[in-house]
Amino acid sequence: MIATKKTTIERKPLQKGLNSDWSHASLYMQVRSKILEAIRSGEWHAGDAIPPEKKLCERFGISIGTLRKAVDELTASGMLIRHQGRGTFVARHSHDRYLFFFFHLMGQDGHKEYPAVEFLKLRTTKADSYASEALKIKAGSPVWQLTNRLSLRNEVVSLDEIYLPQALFTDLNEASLRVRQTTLYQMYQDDYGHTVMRAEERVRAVLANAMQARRLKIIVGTPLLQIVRIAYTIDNQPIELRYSFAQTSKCEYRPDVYDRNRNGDN
Amino acid sequence: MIATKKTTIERKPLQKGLNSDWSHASLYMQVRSKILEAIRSGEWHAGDAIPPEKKLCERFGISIGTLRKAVDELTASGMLIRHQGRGTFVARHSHDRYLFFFFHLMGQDGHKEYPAVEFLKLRTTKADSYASEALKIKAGSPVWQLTNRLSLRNEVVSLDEIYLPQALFTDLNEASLRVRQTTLYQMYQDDYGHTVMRAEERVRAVLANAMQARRLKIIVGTPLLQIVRIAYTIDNQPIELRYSFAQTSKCEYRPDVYDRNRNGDN
DNA sequence: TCAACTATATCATATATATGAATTTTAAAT
DNA sequence: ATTTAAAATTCATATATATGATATAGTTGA
Repeated sequence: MIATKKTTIERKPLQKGLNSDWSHASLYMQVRSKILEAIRSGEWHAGDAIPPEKKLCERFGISIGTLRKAVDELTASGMLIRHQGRGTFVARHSHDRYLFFFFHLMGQDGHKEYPAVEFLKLRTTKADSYASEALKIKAGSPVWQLTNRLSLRNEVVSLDEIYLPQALFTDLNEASLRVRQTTLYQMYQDDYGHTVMRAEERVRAVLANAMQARRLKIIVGTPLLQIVRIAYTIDNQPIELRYSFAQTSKCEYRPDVYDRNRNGDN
Repeated sequence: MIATKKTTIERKPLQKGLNSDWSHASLYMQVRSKILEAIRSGEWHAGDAIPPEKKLCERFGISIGTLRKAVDELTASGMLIRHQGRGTFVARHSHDRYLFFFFHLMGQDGHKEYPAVEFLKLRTTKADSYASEALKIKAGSPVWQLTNRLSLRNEVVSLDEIYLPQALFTDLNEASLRVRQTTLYQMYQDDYGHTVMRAEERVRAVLANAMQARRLKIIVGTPLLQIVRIAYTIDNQPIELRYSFAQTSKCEYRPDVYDRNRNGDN
């Protein structure tokens, strides 16, 4: 005896964890927001496993398909990382992650590797008009100015000037910057609780000035790539303004982080 | 009388349109390949609507969920475009698409617009070693060299030198290049049947040489952005090598085509 | 003829369920 | 104590189905 057609059964319209005040966003979008909220609020920390799918479905009062669609997108955007059999984890900064998402300089051969970072200088200054606009702070607000020198395979390739609002990085100091083994973004995350999620970059060609020439060990007037980056946290708050001056006779800038136009196929 | 549990019903393991010779790829991946194949083979042309979901499910012998996952990915990668209520279409080149996917120069204010293109020159030459490697043709093969000048808001911003294998663009001629109203990629598609699907770019800073200075109306030694682009067809065949020399005192290069790290939310 | 309404086609969202794969945990055997 | 085997957990894939949203085509009525 086989069920022939299955009469329509009343579906439960629960959505326990979701506001019925939904501003016309679909269920899975609301779930996506809720997950982000839980991460932002600190309920789930970077590196942590979030509850299993089943639990999340109960919590939000939705089916697994809907949860999956939400998590799919958060995974695609790099916010979550899934491991079959283990669980789903909040993304965490690492050398690899930095390379993949934020570091776009590589050797002539196209090989990507984490650069050797040499601390040069840390000083206090006031945000100029561009910095204040970029970091969304008041002009003249105190900011750290951190200068690093980057090398790939023992060749100096870039000079980085990094501006950080002092309000968000209160106890920054030379000593820790000098000895640090992690990426700066790991430090932002671990020591200050600020997780960089995305960055905007704009690129120009400029001529090396005296200071740059000295630090990059090149002559004044050498053409340099100027990369201006603004990094944003998960809350979409700008947290870092960075100028990179890259010597592209020894490296190249490749923006195509991951091939969005590839399909694994063929 | 309500069905209590629904006894397990035999599921049909058809997969009519799919090889049982599946080399361990999941169903939806096989479907994705089949769709790409149909596009590549010319069964579905750029701009065409592909068959509705229902028909595709029948054709491939799969359920709608599986089809959807395949189409989702092809849509995300820009290969297909879905319109609720109308159908799913094979992507087609347009000014908008070009702007979105391939044109990364914009004005100081970050505003993106299609540039005014001025045809300068077309000549025949032989592929040098780099060009032959990039275009996967024999060194010395005949290639077209096309030179264009690009302007944004009446300011010259870039000089483009484009190399095309003559084997793939047999009857290219000045007349048509001069009067063309479409993007070059539309022309490749409509007149030659080559659809550009993705491109790799690498960026360097260089100094303007005499020829570049004259054509860009600047002085020799001005720093320029050199963007080397290799464009690939849907078959993953390199089809165009392009050098862009951009004057970034009047524009800027912004690689973040679309914000992969954004989630609509917040 | 043209506007308004209706029906249909098509994609979008959501639920329910089953099975498989990868990993970790637990239990048993040596 | 260590290794091995079994079980449980968790994500991955796939099917079936229902309903909603949007666009187009067709029909009707003035």
